Amino acid sequence: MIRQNIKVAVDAVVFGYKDKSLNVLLIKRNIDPFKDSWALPGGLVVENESLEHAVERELKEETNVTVDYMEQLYSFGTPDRDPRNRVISITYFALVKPEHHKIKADTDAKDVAWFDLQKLPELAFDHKMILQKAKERLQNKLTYEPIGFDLLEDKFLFSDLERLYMIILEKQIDRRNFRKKILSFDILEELDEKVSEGRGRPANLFRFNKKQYFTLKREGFLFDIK
Amino acid sequence: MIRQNIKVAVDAVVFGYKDKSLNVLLIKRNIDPFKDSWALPGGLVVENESLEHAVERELKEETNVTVDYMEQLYSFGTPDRDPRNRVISITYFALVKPEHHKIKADTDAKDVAWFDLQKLPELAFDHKMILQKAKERLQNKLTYEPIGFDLLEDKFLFSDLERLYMIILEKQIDRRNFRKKILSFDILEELDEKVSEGRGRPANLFRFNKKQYFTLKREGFLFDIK
DNA sequence: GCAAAAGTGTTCCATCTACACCCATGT
DNA sequence: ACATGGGTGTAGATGGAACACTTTTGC
Repeated sequence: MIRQNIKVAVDAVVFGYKDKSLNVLLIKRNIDPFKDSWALPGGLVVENESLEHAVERELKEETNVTVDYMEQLYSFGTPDRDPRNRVISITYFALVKPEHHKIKADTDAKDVAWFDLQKLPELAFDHKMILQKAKERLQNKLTYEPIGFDLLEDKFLFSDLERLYMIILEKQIDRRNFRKKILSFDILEELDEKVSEGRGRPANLFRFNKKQYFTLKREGFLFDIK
Repeated sequence: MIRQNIKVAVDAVVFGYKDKSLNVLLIKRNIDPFKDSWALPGGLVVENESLEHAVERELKEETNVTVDYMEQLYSFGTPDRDPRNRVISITYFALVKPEHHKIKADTDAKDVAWFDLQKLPELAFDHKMILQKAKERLQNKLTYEPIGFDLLEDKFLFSDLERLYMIILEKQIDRRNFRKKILSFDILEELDEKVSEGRGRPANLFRFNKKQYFTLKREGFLFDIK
């Protein structure tokens, strides 16, 4: 068997909707290379753990976050992407509801923070590329799966759902058409609760009916937003 | 740094349209484990080569095929997927025009063959899972990118394009609607050549106009087949 | 002349798009 | 009373789905 000394790592791109904008979870590195740079949470896979386990473990260790939704994103393997050794990174794409988690730096990280995607710092390694790939995944996925609901709180405002779509898809959306479309899917419950955000007419709260969604899906229904 | 001894491999799922059906390229393993089983072509990544280079090299070595289209598919990393050591495999999805290549077994492979997807043998390792993932990618991709043309010969029959779509999407397609839709994209040239296949009315040959496709794409045109 | 595959149009329905005014609240 | 965000309907255009007969060849 060929001699080979390649390390295997995992990294996670964790998105969250917070303060009316789309955020990504970053850590401040505590060790060289790229000490003090911001980077995606991640680290080396341990001998006998699955890749998913490695991501979840690193996330928990470095940020104290456990994710609501996760899937594999892409693997990055350019020979010189890490200045120390050859490291290939299998990256994951995750969504969380930021209010559900108290982030906290720990092992290997001297700080953790949510960053508005519009105001990102420089990132370590090739993490900018990874984030770019994740953004594309998010854009695509949003249109054919109801993943928006994994980013919002359980009870949310329609205007937040709409804002989320506009931010991610980077385009204007017609309020009436959007609302009509989403409601026609019949996967939302309109609650008898109103919320006033200080100005304007108080808005109704909605809740995503996951069970209903899976029932409809089994019957052939396709979620699809242009 | 953590001690870690995980090997990194690449495997390729190569599809080709041949004899009016969809085929996948397999090799017969020459070494244990799974000696004499059929498997996807692939092998360990060499220290300083890129992942793409590794796939192309292994494919060339084991099958004598060079691909027309390739993209990364998914990474498989379950701890016990290889009975020898821990091996994670980064898999690739490729499309070729089978008539353009003379397949030939070589290093590590005692045989190479195209297999109709409907008549597959048992596969080594977790390759059945990999193939399943590749099939899903093919199905999705077919609907929003003109990858069908990478599977057909340069000059092809409309009926083959249609058959290809029906095979991959596993459903019937209305001939008239399909033709109308595809032609409306304005990315095919109808040639002044007819081909008779023994029975029935001779059919016109078509050619995919790649340049035209990229021009339209740049202008915002979206390829989309339901 | 018959079997086999190629080629071709129209109608109906569902969905998308564009678009503007009133409502409920806080200050 | 005004500023702010929430909530709602309609008409026209577009695209998708359903559907059957004629044409050209080989045998």
